[in-house]
Amino acid sequence: MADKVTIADVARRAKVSRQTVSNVLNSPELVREETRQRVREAVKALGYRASQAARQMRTGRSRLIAVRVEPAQEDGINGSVFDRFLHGLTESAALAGYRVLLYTAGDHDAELATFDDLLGVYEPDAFVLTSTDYGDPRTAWLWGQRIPFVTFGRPWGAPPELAYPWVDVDGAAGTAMATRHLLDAGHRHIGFLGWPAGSGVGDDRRAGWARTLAAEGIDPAEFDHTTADGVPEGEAAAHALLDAARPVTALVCVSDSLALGALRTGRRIAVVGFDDTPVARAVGLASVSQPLAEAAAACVDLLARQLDGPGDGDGPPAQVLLEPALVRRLSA
Amino acid sequence: MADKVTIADVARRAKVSRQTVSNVLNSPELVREETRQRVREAVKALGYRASQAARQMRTGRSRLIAVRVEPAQEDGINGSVFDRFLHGLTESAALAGYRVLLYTAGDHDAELATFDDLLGVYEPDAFVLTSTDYGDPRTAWLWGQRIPFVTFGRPWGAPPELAYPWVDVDGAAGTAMATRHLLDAGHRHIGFLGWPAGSGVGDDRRAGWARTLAAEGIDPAEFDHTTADGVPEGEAAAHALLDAARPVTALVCVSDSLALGALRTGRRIAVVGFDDTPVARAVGLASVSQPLAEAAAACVDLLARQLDGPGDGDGPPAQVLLEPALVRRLSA
DNA sequence: TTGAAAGCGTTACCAG
DNA sequence: CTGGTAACGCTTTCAA
Repeated sequence: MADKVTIADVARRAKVSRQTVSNVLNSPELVREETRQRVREAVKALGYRASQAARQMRTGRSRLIAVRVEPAQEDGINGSVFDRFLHGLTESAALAGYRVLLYTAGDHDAELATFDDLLGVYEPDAFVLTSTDYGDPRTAWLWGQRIPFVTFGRPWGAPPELAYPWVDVDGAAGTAMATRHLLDAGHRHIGFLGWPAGSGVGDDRRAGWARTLAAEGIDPAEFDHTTADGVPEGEAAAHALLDAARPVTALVCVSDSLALGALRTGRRIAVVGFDDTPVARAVGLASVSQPLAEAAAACVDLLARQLDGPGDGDGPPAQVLLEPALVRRLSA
Repeated sequence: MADKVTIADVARRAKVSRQTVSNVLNSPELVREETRQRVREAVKALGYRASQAARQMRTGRSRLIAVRVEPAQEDGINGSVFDRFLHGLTESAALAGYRVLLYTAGDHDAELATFDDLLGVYEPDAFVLTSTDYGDPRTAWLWGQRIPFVTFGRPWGAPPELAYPWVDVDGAAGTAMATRHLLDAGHRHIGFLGWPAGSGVGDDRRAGWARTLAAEGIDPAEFDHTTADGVPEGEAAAHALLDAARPVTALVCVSDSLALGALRTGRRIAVVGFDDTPVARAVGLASVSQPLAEAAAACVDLLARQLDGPGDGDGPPAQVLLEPALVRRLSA
């Protein structure tokens, strides 16, 4: 079907040359209005669409954005969180005239090899990196190759010369919001269930809680508890904080998993999780929600600015920090 | 960097013509062993990779498989379930020399338009459809256009002339397994929390439970309860079954959401969910788990058979029904 | 077994 | 403003 209608077919029907058709499509201002109309009609009548492959041969642009699908749950952006981000990315990319190409990779080194492979074969125009961590080799590699990319996640501990564009959600603002909410509800001994120091995301989220308590004249140190992620871990950690000399009456958690664990102690405490995962929704857990669709849109925007932008004018700062929201606030 | 090494560069280095290089890559048997070696070395030394765009112009194959990312949770394949499927698909596709291209679409009609668009521009070689439902217009459309595709999900109610390849997980086998397990644990009054009749997936899962009870001489009708998906819905439905004249002591559920609702009644009943979502894992809920990586691999396999396969020899049946597994069996 | 030539559909560069 | 020509990198006849 459709036997591949080419630009020549359109030209023939509109009674102009192929180049004029190309001009109408790419630089309409060069073509007389009347001709333009005629060509546009022919395009519509024939259902013509420029072949991306042919275009790529000429322009060198594939209009493909490569994204890695995580093997499973990871820290940072996990499970359905990634799902939602990916959906937003696909949608925003389409609006900007790009498509999302998926790849996988076991570890960072394998990912570098995949970069190379992808670049040689499909030649994606850019990459979106998620779950960046300290000393992430991927950013340096891409930067070195001058491949456009954005990260969803700040460049935790990256050397300042790598001033690449990134998008992130302000985790500290989220936990600060949660803590403020609990303070307003009358809580004073508000604990934090967090990951061990060293993860950018985890430390950031802890900081928001700590500074909000401190601003209230409460020393957070005593109410801070660190553990690996997971429901049982959260339950154990919550118990520790609940059975301390000065027990907590509320908990801010770095993840919904830990929050769920806290809930499972069965004790009467206020708990706020992070990420608003389906689990949280299912059990009615208050949680800090990341604006993932916006984050995805921002990623595409930053990329489009590099790819379609004029020359390399610096333009506005290429970093975007979004505000999260607190959902299902405690009704009590 | 890497200034795009072309086939001509390889030819020069190996002191052969471009065509010979192409032959070594595509039809090695046509080239003398010695020359082959020389070319292979040059390829490796230069890090040559054939440009997909150029190749596509000649062959008409994009080596792209298009998949739709769901807007959010839907029935059937939802949330992290889709995540895992997508990861498996990406991995299997890469092994078979394909990449996964993403797209979105609001409803079925919008999806047809997207098919057309994608086909005109990026020319994916095939589509993978998930969440097929009764009277799904997408399969008929693709079939009519002779575009290769597979569905993850059986062709519920599709006309028999659409004998397209599909992959699915045997939901009835899963619930049968769950029911059998509960019977073995001594339960007799085993209820089913399901979706309203009319969804292929839901009806299939109900059937497995019903036939297993019936085989035991128990009439399932009395223990069947239908409701929309969701945790509160599951809780209400479970209450109904628990407070009936002959109360159930165990429940098989069509989804983890409903199962979680049942759990939240706080009553002492055995519950089995479906899909082994993170929620289920988090609360230790027994659940029927779909082999998603295998399902994805089967999809790619069926596609590859159409795309790379010889002529159109029918080959073995192009339908794959996989067995699910019951995880976190009740310990008691 | 290897080499030469054609062509896939575009866009960019020139003259008219 | 419009038309011709070239070139992108590859695979596929066809001859040598």
